Amino acid sequence: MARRTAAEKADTHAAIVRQAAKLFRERGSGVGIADVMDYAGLTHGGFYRHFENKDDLIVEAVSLALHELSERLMRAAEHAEPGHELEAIITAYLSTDHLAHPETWCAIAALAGDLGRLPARARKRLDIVLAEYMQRLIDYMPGSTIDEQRGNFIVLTSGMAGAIAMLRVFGDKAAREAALSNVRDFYLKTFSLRAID
Amino acid sequence: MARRTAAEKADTHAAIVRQAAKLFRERGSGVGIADVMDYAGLTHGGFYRHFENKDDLIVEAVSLALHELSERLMRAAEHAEPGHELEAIITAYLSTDHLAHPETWCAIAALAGDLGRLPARARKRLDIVLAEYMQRLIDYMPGSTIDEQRGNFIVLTSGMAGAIAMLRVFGDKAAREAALSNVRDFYLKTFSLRAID
DNA sequence: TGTACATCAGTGAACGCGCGTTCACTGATGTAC
DNA sequence: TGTACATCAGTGAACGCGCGTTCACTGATGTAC
Repeated sequence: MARRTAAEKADTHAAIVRQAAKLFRERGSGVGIADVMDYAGLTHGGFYRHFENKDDLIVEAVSLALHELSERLMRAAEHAEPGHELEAIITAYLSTDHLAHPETWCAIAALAGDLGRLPARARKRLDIVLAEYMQRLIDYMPGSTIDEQRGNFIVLTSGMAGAIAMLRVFGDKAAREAALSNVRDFYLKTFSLRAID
Repeated sequence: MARRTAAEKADTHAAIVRQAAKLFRERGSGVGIADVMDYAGLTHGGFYRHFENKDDLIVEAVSLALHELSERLMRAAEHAEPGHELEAIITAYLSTDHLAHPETWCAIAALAGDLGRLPARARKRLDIVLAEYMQRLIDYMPGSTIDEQRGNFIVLTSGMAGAIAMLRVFGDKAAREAALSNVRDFYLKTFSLRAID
């Protein structure tokens, strides 16, 4: 137990961010640093060899979560039949699995409230994270100009995240599922099914 | 300083809930009981004469916040020209003032993430609070059946709350305003402007 | 290629602080007669 | 209507606990020669 190689440090760093991304989405950004480090198989004292402070970790965790989410959504799109890519994205995002498993899905749905209360410095970094997330999905958005696609991305992303966040409040499982199906139909109808098919 | 009349107790209770509704929306439900009591002009020790626990206060605070929000939105609708009620509601909700002042606006936009992580007991009570909120606004929702109106209420409420929550993350004020205007146009076009006018 | 030394990843104790909740106490209010 | 007593709203100290952050220490790694 002493100094590690650069490669080992990078692995440790990645493990901390991975556990943070999971725990923050599951329980909110109030989860303690000691808890995150414990899940990563470390003691809390070493945290500051990797991050300036907790907000720094939150930003990195959200970045990882949105990278993995965009990969998951792009994979869904690529497996869809041509012309049905956005439909596949909406169906994947507005799923029962997403509702029930915040820890592996959208960080915006799970954490938007917390993120909006972060200091300006952290929010500035999140701007970039969100812009990168948009960049990876923008080609799947409807619209004849890039501005139109951007506009649709913002409406779709914020609207679907809000739906997941609000439906998670519902105590009754049947009501939650019925509402999810209703919301999914709306976004499919409004954004995806442009032509008859 | 001793026992208070029933009317005084009710006033105190209301003051605590009012300050909690403000502070939770402003800073998240992590705000401490001592802080809330302090803002209400009391010491923290008396808290448990009014509430079973903190979750109890959160539920009451959200209930008050959504009551006041529905009143504000209904007032906007009533001041609109006939046929433009929903337009007035959407325009009021998706406003710069709402973006900048979480403490006086929508508890769903500010706290949905936190509320979804509350224990089942509290979420069950929030179901009722949300149902009451919906009841007060349902008549303004488009749809030819009550189920259609309910569906539109859920899509509109969760979508607009998600937009406010996500745009609050944006560090750049100009980007935030541009996105807000874009989102507002979408909801107006999709839900409100049914006929040419 | 080998040696000498500076660097630093991770440990575990400690910092000051705030958290939700409990409790003995006070004295005015509410109630039973 | 007046009296005796039980109730309880609010106070302030205390409970155990966890928080983010700092720090002296360790010993293997990285680096300069």
